[in-house]
Amino acid sequence: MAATMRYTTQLGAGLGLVDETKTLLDLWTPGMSPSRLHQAALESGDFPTVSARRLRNIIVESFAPRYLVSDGAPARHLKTLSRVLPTADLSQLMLIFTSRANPILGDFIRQVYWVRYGAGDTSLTNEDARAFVERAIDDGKMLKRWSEKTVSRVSGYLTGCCADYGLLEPGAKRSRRILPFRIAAPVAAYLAYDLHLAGIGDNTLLSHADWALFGLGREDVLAELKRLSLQGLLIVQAAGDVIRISWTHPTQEALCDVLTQG
DNA sequence: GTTCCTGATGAAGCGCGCAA
DNA sequence: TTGCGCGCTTCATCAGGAAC
Repeated sequence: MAATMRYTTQLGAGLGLVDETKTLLDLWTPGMSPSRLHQAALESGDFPTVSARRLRNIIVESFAPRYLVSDGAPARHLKTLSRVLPTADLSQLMLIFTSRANPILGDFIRQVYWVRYGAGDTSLTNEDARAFVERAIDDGKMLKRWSEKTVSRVSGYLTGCCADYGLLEPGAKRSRRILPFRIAAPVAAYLAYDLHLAGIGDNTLLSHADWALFGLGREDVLAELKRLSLQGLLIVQAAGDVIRISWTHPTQEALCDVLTQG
């Protein structure tokens, strides 16, 4: 699905924004629109160094497309989980939603980051990102051909965003070390239930593109789900190629409640 | 009128070379 | 080795045009 969506420069409105997102989740309440959240953020005084216009950009162009989709379900769940999960786990969840909102990021991670990781490379450069962006332009993924400057900037956004989410070394650099990156158990549980509750069948679920954000193929996902079954979060039965999963929680909210107690 | 998309610009930080 | 200065890169911010 995401692979057929157009690539945009929207990532530039805000990269990982991990801390800003946590603050906005504190301020947001279910049903709150982006404009009301903007007003609440302005009145809170939690963003003393950010102009009103910039705050609007962060909320309307970054926070809302990532977390206020599907009637605000991602924001509701993250708000609950942010009370207990460490920032590293939360940022993995943010990575999933940011990649869905910005398919260019998800595809970069799947097609470049994990390929290089698998090849044993130790670093990734903005030039690697640029090559990916230029290929995408040739493949017609953009509405129109981007200028040289935009290509450069978006290439930096891709590696910078990966750094914010813990896949690459942080800091302002053109070449970044590839960091060890492994899906956290609560994130795997959340993603499995998220895909299941979206109506995706058990077999199809194992091959979903979201798992590839964490470098997981079908067999890796199955192994991950078996680990979750040991924690009682679901029950996996595998017979040959046929997988059957018994889901022990009826809703994502119920799962989040369990994860916050865990 | 509002939202989306893209481009331009400036501040801050980093890295490198060079002189002392 | 250290300190300084310069140039480059990154990111945040803002603005304007296009589309709806």
